[in-house]
Amino acid sequence: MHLNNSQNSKPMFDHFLANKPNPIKNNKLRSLKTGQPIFYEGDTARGLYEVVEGVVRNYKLTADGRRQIVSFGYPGDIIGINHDGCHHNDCDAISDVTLKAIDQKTDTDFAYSLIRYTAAELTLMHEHFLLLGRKSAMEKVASFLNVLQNRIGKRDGKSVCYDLPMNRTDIADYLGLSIETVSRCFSKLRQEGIIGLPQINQVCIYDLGALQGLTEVEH
Amino acid sequence: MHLNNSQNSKPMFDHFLANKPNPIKNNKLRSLKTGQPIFYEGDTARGLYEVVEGVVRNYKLTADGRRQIVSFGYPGDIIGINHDGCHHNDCDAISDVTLKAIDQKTDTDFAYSLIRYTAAELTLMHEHFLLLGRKSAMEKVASFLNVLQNRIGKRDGKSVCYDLPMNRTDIADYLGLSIETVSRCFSKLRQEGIIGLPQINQVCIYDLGALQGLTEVEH
DNA sequence: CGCCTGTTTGAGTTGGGTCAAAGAGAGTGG
DNA sequence: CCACTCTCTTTGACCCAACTCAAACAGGCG
Repeated sequence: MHLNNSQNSKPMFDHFLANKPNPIKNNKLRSLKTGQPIFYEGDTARGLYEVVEGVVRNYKLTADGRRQIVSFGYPGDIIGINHDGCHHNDCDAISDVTLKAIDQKTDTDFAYSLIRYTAAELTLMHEHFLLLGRKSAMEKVASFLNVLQNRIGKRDGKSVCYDLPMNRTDIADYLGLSIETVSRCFSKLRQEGIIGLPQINQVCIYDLGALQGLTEVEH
Repeated sequence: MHLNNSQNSKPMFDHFLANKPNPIKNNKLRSLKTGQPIFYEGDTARGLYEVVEGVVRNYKLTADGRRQIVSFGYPGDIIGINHDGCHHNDCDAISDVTLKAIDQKTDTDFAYSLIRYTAAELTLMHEHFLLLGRKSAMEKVASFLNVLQNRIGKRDGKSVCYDLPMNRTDIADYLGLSIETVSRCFSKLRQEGIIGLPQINQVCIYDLGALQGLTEVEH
């Protein structure tokens, strides 16, 4: 799901996404601290960014404050994609983040890799629809831990470990659950010896097979 | 959300999506009857199609048969978009359907309109995430009726009317609800005089303001 | 140490699911 | 034309997974 950035630069174009000048120089890095906003719904889009370091969250809010996180952006992910020059969701940093402005060159190869990237994003979203609409709380949490494991897990002896940059509220708002339910699922998985939580934001999967068995239980 | 198809044709390319030869001649029309499958998850992708007439459903299945419809494809929508040459969801016709094979030409303008199309699709999906993860049954149904009204509603005096090509099961699987809950919400809206159901698959919205007020109720 | 923020656990409630049965069309065929 | 069947929808009764509310716990920090 990483953008295959081709190297040759040509005259700028911006008419295919935002049609506003990009105030950030090409390939310029932008650093943000934990919690800083990156853009808001309704903002004029000022080009695309690649997450180089850290993690961001993209989310939608209702008028009364309910929140749905639509995706977490890890290094390699592109943020700011839009079709009409303005953003349709809020985005902020959930850890210290470095972004790289993406050169929107008139390069056909670039356009194709961007198509492939957004198409891959659509595929992931279809999977997440199934999770939100049709999975139980435990299936949601197990699926979440398994997807992260695939993406950022590091083998550590017999187990697979990784950091959770997001807190329980973020996880709940990503999975369409309450924080209490997320916490209860974590506790249950820990009690059954399937995972361990050596630190509050660190996961070790001891029994990957069992975890994957829980991502889609026969009804 | 319609693809702005540009006219000038150039040598074929297919490396940006499916990398298999397209067996359908360019712009050839393909007709399908209600219920016919268009493609399955795992199938080799054979290019893109535009829905010209009728409605299709794109959906994911779990091993035990739970289903989540990820989108309905109306005329103007593109189906078959993928990033790796194979399909990641099932697709079939829910009415008699005509498809048009899309010429995958090396046209930069085409690539950009495809980017804009998929970006718009992402935006719609973000909205649907909020619906699936954070809305009540009544909010889901009201939002669904309102979105359709925007897209295919026809003004009829004081009310807005349209046909529902999908049955209650399809609606339920799109909104992450049971058919009984969908039916109960329809009945409630009817009893309150907000909508009418002159035929089983025809909706008339009598009080659009009230309906829109229900799409996101204060908690 | 005390405070603050985030997490876990417990208790009670409820929205929406399941199961069951009735109703409503749309075919079909005698 | 009507009886019968089949499928889809509606309605009712009941139940449970996940929510809310509340309180305890844990770690980090000034």
